[in-house]
Amino acid sequence: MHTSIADILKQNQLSVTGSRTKILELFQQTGGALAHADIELKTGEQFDRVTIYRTLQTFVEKGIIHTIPTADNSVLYALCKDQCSEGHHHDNHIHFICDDCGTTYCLEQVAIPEVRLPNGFTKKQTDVVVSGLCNKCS
Amino acid sequence: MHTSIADILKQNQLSVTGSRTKILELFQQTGGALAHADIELKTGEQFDRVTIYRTLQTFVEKGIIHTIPTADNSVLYALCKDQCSEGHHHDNHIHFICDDCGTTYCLEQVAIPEVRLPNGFTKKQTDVVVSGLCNKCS
DNA sequence: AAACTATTGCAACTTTGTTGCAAATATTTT
DNA sequence: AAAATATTTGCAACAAAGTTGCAATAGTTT
Repeated sequence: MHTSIADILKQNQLSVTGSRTKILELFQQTGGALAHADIELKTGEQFDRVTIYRTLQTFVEKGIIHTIPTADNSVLYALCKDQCSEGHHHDNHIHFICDDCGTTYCLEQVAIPEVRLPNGFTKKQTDVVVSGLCNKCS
Repeated sequence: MHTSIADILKQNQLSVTGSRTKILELFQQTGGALAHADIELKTGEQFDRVTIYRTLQTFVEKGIIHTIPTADNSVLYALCKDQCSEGHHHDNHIHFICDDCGTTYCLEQVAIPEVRLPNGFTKKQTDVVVSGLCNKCS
């Protein structure tokens, strides 16, 4: 079964527009995570800054991409790969940022470890970000 | 053994100035994490914005405070509590952000879990941020 | 307390992100 | 496939966040 970019957009009740198609395409090609600035550059400043912001926002709301908290607090986005039938995402992977090349990976193979909180604390979401050297830079 | 704020600064080869003393004091009083804006407000705009930025930067470099990656990518700072003799910090705790009151806690009791990376990846640092309800809000 | 060093505040600027609104584009209906 | 409707885009203007150079000030050393 082949799901085109247009299909993904339609499945999420979004109009198929130039910017959305291009940006989604970019995420698929890149594999890794992208910052707003990356997208601006790689689309050749073809779209307005505001459009990119709004597109990313929409994609996050629809669960097509997710944000990654980073140590230096820059905002990164990456495709949500594990979507269940209703289109909800169930991210259960850790993120890895290479100190050398700066690439951010979603390590789908590595599950988020269980964390035991003190009494009175309720867990809703756990984010794990590991930094170091990736398999290309070590 | 009593370590005053001035002592901490001197131990880190920093001049004892009004802003540094006040900001460090604020961290000690607060316990939790602070954003740049919090500090600006709570010091009553007594110091220039730039001074606060530079003070925070200096404190991070010296290992007096550390940054906390957050899900919404706002920059938070908190005291490093575990300092070894040379003043290096060895943070091995997770961070917790309350979805209700917004407070960020350093849960010193909860160790960072071990994460096994795929071949070729080298781990240097692990950041864990859990969100949910804190003991006051649940 | 003089000489020296480090820090601060100001001004100006860059980068990042937001909002309202009219024009343009996509989708739906006929 | 053209008209009607709904959605999205780009522009402009703005707000917030962060940076840099430099002269004035405050802290440290001798």
